Amino acid sequence: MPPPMPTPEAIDAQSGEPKGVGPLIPPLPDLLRPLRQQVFERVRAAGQIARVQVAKELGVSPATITTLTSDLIATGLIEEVAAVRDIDGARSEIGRGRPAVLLGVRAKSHLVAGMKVSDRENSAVIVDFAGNLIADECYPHPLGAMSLPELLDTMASLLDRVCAKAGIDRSALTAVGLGVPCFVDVEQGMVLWSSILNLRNVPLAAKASAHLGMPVHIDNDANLVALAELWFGAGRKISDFAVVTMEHGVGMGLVLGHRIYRGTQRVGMELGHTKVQLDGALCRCGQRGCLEAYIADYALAREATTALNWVHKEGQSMTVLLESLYDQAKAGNTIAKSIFRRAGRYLAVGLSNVINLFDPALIILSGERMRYDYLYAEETLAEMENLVIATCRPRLPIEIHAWGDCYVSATRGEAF
Amino acid sequence: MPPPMPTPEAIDAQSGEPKGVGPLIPPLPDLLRPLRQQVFERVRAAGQIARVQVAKELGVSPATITTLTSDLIATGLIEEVAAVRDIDGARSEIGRGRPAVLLGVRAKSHLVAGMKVSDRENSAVIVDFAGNLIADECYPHPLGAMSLPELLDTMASLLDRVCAKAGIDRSALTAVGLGVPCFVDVEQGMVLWSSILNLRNVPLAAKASAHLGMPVHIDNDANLVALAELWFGAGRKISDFAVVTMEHGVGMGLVLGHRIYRGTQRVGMELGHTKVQLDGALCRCGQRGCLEAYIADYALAREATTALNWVHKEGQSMTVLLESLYDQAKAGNTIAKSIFRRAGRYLAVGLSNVINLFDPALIILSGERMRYDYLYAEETLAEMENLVIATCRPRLPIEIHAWGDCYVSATRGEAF
DNA sequence: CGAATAATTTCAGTTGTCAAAATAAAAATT
DNA sequence: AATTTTTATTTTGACAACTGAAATTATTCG
Repeated sequence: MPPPMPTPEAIDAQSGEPKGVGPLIPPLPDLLRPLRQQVFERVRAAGQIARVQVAKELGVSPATITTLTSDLIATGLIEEVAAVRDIDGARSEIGRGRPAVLLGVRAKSHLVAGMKVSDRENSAVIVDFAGNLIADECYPHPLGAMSLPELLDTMASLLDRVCAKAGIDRSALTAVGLGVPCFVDVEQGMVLWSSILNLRNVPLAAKASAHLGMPVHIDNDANLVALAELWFGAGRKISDFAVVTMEHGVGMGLVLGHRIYRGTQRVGMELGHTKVQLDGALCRCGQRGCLEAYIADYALAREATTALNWVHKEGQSMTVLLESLYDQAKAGNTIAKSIFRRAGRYLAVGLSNVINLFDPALIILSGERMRYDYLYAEETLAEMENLVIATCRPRLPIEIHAWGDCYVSATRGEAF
Repeated sequence: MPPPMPTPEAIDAQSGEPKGVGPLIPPLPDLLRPLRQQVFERVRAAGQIARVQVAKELGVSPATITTLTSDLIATGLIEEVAAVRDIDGARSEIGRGRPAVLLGVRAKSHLVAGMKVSDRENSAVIVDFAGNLIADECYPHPLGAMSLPELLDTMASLLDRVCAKAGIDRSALTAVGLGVPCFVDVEQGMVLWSSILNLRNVPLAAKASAHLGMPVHIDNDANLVALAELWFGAGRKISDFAVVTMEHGVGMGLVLGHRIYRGTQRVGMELGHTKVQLDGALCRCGQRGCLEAYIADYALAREATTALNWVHKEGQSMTVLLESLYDQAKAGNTIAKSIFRRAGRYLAVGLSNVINLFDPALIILSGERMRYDYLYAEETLAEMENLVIATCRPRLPIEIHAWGDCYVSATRGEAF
């Protein structure tokens, strides 16, 4: 049953009348997830789990679980799995009474593809319903900004390549998730602006759905990394954490209360454009003092040209310049080192602000540029530590993931 | 029924086994608010509302509403109110059929007090269950940091004074909410550190409950302003907004998804200690470059002593110094103006970071120091505007509330 | 004074959930 | 091997929350 229409103007008594108090919570927050779905999510989260266990964790009676699971089994979403304990040899924790029969999601019931198109490389994965990786594929991104048809073709061929690798037909897929850099309106499926597209406000989800012949979800890549962590990684047990990606720019995905927070504009957080210096360095966004203007690759590059006395050569890519700078720093070049050092210090400021404002339980650093380990040298982290106001809190854990992009934008449990 | 114990280690299959995917959402998020409570909240939110309307907004059948409301009426929480339309003369929107009978909360069923003890003044209000102000009281705060017994006595006398003003006995109150500056752990009712208390880690809620003989909720004052806005003010229709308070320090209350966000440490956000300048001015927290070190009164004061060539006189309060500085600025003193100007610019940086990181729908500026209007001069706001990354978004509304502290920490609908 | 209209209530039926009992499948004990 | 104990799952009957449809009530309109 669809949630009923809200009545936004519930309160407009005649002037002077009391108008009530309390937050105006929208009618039905999606939170009345039916128990059926909660059971499924529990099974998926656990991988393998007995009915009793589900009952205990959900706080409902086993009788209910019996009903619901038999329903889910009938639908084909989950199945009883033979306990693999004997194979494992350990035979751990075998109790006395009737052994529990484990439930698991029926992995083969759905296959989804996750793809990412950045300005450096294209990558894709295929995973089954249980989150097992079936195949992945990754190759350099051919050109910079593309037209929409070019992007669609890129996606199609990327999809075909990964399907070929998995040995399946494209039609075997239930849905596709796509990550793109920069501004995305997820609800609308619109790309507001992206470095890989040469035009703005593209309804990419719809276009891609039509072109690929299956539902396509799009999202910002930082959010997708956050989502991946939420689903598969360090964030599963944590309700509030931040993912910072450093690639061509600096992005952030935020998980608050076990779900992605997107802000009012639904467009994502702009860590890269928080200001770390009044009247500071010029950013490509046109403003001054943005974090990005100190740590993004173009920022490093422009100092590198000075430091290395580099003469700009046509066709010489920025990557080569940065690699060279990195090598120099490794080799002990003081100036090169100071470039990374300064970038690291500003990164520390940016991150400390995130911590002071959000107080997350964890920060995950990710993205291609994380290979410049100067950015997260011990001294940088220590500096950040010092910039965070101390409230007798334990040291905030920071994880570094240089992930090879093998993340997924799995259809978000919307099988219901 | 209490929510069942979670099983944190639900997934620990033998090594190599699939461990499941998906966020590990804690067992029962409190979100299964019983429909009964939702009905009550709806009535409270609307002030006056007909049963049909409630049914429509909640998406349930009118039959259900009949049952639930008659229950709530029996309990004395709500009541049928005579339509006041005729008195109003307007007789607006009278339809054809049987006229709806309006429901409202029974204002007299509970009275609560909200109190605030800051390092400048003590204030208190008494409101009824419907949020109507019954009485308020406000007087200067006698001394700086106090001992716990002193604070408890202060609270007691403050409470008695406001009760006297309302003409009621203390026993008529159902509960008390108390706002204190600085670090508070709300769940535990602990004051971790506060400028008004001369010791740390005080279980103030428990102590005050015992001393006053009724339940006492404590919270950070910035959060309380946020809560007040959420309940009575601009925030009622908005799911995500920030409240920035400027008093002795700089605080922030954050509302995300219609509820106060407190971060992992449950201790609140530290806007005042976000860094706006690498290696910047010294803050009283011992770090450098904190926003507070540029805009808090002690920051203004230390520049003022230089600018006004002020010789520190014993017993001369900082307030007088700041007032003098303000007067000078008003009178056209360039140096005095530049002090406020600089503070305003740094405030702009700090706020722009909040916007870039949170993307709230609204920012509310509040607190005593907001009377220094240089801090929010048009040029400051314009500057902040420029520091926010432009994503074709409409100009973010900023409201200035110099509120005379008449806010409430009403017991949060926990009458159930 | 009906007729029309709309809010509310009544009532019978459906659904989701639970407690308790029954059943099932082992391990431990005799 | 038979019996007892233990634990997991299913069955069963009961109950409470909702709902749809019909009945009831209070108004306005003609």
